[in-house]
Amino acid sequence: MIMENKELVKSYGLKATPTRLSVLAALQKYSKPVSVFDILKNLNKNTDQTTVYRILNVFVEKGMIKKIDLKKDFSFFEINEGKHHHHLVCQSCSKIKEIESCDISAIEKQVLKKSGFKSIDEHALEFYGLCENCA
Amino acid sequence: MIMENKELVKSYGLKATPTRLSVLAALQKYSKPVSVFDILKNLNKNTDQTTVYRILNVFVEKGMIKKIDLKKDFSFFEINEGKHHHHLVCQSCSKIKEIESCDISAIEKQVLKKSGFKSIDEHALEFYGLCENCA
DNA sequence: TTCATAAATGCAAATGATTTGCATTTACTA
DNA sequence: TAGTAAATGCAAATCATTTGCATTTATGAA
Repeated sequence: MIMENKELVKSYGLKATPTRLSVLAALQKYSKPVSVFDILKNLNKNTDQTTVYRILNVFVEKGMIKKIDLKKDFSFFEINEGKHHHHLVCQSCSKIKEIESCDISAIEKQVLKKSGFKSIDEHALEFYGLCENCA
Repeated sequence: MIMENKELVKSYGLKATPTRLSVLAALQKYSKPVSVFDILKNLNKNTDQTTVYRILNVFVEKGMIKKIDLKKDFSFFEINEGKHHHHLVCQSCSKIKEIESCDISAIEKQVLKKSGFKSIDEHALEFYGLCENCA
């Protein structure tokens, strides 16, 4: 695992530093959108959060991870598995559930047609509700 | 128009101050999601932006307007027409187009069923692409 | 119309997430 | 194993948004 991640990071043209490997491991461990704060909990106490921000930004640029907006005043990040998916967020406890079986490509095509836009390259679809534990 | 807005604001239990009426008029004029800066451009120079933030927040609380997240580092606001709709945003010039004919209630129902959540009360769906003018 | 009062405003300062500058350290390749 | 570009830590800057507080104002009752 450690070895594979090291090669993975280098394959993107990035130096495989210990902090980068730890950030990657944390993202893999959660396999859900996590905050910078969540990631910091998994790192050495002496790691500066500036460094984590920089690592996340470079990972996003390289396409290794995705930045997610969830109506909070901070960002979330998750491993880019390649599989497109959406999220369901509990408005009470903030629990995040991944939604895989949700295809809006037909809708997107229809929207593109009616809009007059040249292209639609991306979309964001998030659901907000109450989970099982939050009545 | 001025008179109607005055009554409208008062009907929400709010004082119909000149600044509130101007903010409302600006939101009506654009009839698209606008930023605090867009609104400020339409106000007297002596109006403080703190006041605008406070007005927008109270309008959102009362349900007169909606706050919209569009992957920018600031928020957008638009009049709440009652009609649910989505947005299509140009990634080059930031032009925003309203999408009315887009129903995902069937998808939402399906997501709710599979998720185990108690309820889904809200969703955010935004498309990002390139408009006619931005090749 | 006038008054009392709660609500609204302006200004300054605080907040909180995120970014930047810069000196120092480190991973990597030749 | 050394040289070098890239990465890190720390402090300070940004930028949108909020808060505290003293002052002003809209509104409804007398």
